[in-house]
Amino acid sequence: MDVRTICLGILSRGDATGYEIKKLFDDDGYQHFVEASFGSIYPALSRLTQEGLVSVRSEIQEKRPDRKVYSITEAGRKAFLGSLLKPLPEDRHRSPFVFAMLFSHLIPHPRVVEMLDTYIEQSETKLAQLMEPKPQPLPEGERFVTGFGRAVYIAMVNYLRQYRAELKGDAAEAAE
Amino acid sequence: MDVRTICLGILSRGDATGYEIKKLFDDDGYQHFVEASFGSIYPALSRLTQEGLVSVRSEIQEKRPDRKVYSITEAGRKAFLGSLLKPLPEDRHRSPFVFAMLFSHLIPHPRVVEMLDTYIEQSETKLAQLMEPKPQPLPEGERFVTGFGRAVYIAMVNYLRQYRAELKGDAAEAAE
DNA sequence: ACCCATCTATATTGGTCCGATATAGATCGG
DNA sequence: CCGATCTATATCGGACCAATATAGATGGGT
Repeated sequence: MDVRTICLGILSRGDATGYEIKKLFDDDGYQHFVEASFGSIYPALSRLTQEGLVSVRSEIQEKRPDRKVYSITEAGRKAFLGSLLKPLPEDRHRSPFVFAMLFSHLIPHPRVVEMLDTYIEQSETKLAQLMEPKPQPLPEGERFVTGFGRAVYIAMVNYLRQYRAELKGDAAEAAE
Repeated sequence: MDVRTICLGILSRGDATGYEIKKLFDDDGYQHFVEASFGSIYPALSRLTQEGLVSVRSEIQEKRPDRKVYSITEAGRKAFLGSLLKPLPEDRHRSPFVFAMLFSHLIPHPRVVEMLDTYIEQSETKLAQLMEPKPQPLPEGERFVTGFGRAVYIAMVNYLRQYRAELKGDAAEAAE
């Protein structure tokens, strides 16, 4: 799912600036499955504008650079729908933490514990965000995605906490 | 975690060609958390060689292009260890499926069902691979990662199957 | 016995995307 | 009142991927 399609999707829910598009995914709990950087969003919006899939209006502000508000066009909606009907690219999950843990036998024990604790904390933060009550009624799509995220992060946190607890046991035994 | 570090990590377990490095992650059940393409692996290996972090020997084969077998050097091991001690980059999980489901209200119902079924099947395949018995004894790192993968995919499949079942109910009711 | 598909193996290229950085006024808590 | 953070847009180098090219080996099917 390229950044162009992501932008079209968000704009299909309402007008937004490039900044707002980024923020939506950073703050709204979907960032665990979709993200994009400014360095890809701004060029994508320019190209979409050239192609007529979105339109821009510059809200001129005094003493501020113009706010460029993007709207999706009819052609844009069709293009977005089209890409939802095509076979979807596969998920891609890259986890430096998991990769590093493959080599835990090479890493000093305190550092392994630190890595685990850091990752557990990050995961718990994300889970807490996903558990926040959402404004009702929630659109069906968001209900599904929130539930999915919760299920995945709960499983992750459970496994990590259990592993961490066993590690603690090991350390205590070693210290005796 | 950049491709250079990934290559160093794999080579720390034993010599390999670029092709074998790619295959290790495609086949061995870790591809759900780490992957890299040929287009990044081969350049990475060249650069690592230039920098003296790995060495190459060309096994000359009759009637075949040379097999370039890479070995990690002492400097390479140190560099790898160093990158495991630095703060790890955050996970990145991009799921076109999850993104598409956010817009399920725009998508014809049969297509939503198809998307779900495809994703469920893919997830079950990956889970089945993770459930395969591994050769014992398993290094601690791999034991952790396999367990982690299993926990995550089991949670995913459970949630997806339940959601799919509810959907089936909806369809039946609608058909009445 | 033969053919086709798949596998092993290396490599390149175009294009996408990210991370860092630059700029600059607004807003807000201490 | 000052520094930190926020809003907002933009660019650039570099990392990375998908597709493609090449070419001999291997193995299953008929």
